[in-house]
Amino acid sequence: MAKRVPAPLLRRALVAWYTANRRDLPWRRTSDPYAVWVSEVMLQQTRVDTVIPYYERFLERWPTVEALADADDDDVRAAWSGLGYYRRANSMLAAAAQIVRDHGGALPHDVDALVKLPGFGRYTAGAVASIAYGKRAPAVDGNVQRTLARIFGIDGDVTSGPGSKAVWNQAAILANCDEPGDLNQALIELGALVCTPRNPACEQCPVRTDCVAYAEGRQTSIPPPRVRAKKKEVELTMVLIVRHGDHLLLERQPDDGLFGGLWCLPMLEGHLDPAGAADEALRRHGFELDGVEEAAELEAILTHRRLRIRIVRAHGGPARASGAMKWIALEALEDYGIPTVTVRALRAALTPDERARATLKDRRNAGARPG
DNA sequence: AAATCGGGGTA
DNA sequence: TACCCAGATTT
Repeated sequence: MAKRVPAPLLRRALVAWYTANRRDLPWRRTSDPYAVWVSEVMLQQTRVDTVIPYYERFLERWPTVEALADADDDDVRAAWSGLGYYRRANSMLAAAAQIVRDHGGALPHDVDALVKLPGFGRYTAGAVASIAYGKRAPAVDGNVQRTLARIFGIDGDVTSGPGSKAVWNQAAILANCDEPGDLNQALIELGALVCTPRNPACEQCPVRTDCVAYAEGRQTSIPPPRVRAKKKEVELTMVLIVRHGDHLLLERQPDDGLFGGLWCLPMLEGHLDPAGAADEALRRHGFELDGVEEAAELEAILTHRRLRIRIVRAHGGPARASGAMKWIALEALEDYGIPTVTVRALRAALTPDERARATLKDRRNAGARPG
């Protein structure tokens, strides 16, 4: 067994390492609680390198809670476009309004008040409280979970139940110190740079002599890999209609659920042939299609689904777009929140001329084969 | 406790 | 291909 060192020594080693090795990230150049909040939400289940450009654009455009509370929802969703987990953007809008209304425009200092805000869970509340306000609150993300499980030799599942409780308890002990923000970020940074999931760089670790997993050679079995449900295969058909050569019919998704609040091509269940698409569009959306032809196919992989998508191009649609439907100019697409899969569908199915005019923001992945 | 919600990097 | 990423929310 590794010898259990007193918490103060462990803290000192962690913070010293962090001070010497911390990356220079945009949100570490400020102590503005609002900026910390934005970064923490964007970083939920999202890699640092992905977040950086989104974070910088977001803070430049909405530099304060008040600015965000006054923002147009579609503008914020457009700024979030491509980042994924769009509920985060909707929650931030709701939380900003709540902070202005109930807290005078300043984020609350206490974890108990923070967790009441939309989009704040235990982690985000603890991160903001400790980093922005110096509160002695733990903040356990995936990095901390893994790192503490290894240091303390916490066996079994640590994502829930007793394993999770044990991790949070140790995190709370460590964060009960004079520099909880640095301590929490030290654990996070150690997990991101050294105590990585597959091949941890134990020789670089400042606390390896205090680590149960290292002492017992169990770095790769603690924590155990998570078993994930198999992806559900879903077939769907997207309908592309361009009117007057430059206006596209899009449909806003309900706020809850997949792509909540974002604008997508009208979607139909199943891989429909031209006749089937015409029938289903009338049944589901109440408008008629003619001249339906297959335009492209593509595949999109989400966390729990594999989407097999057929894109058909047609004429028709509603005489007047109403409700969730809207005709949007190709040149105005950048003003709307559009999920990556819809952007990919448009890239694949628009004509080269239309594609040149469409203001589609860059995504990393754009692989699709013409149908 | 389990399912759902994006998208992409990495081995 | 499989896993994971500075998680939150609903069922």
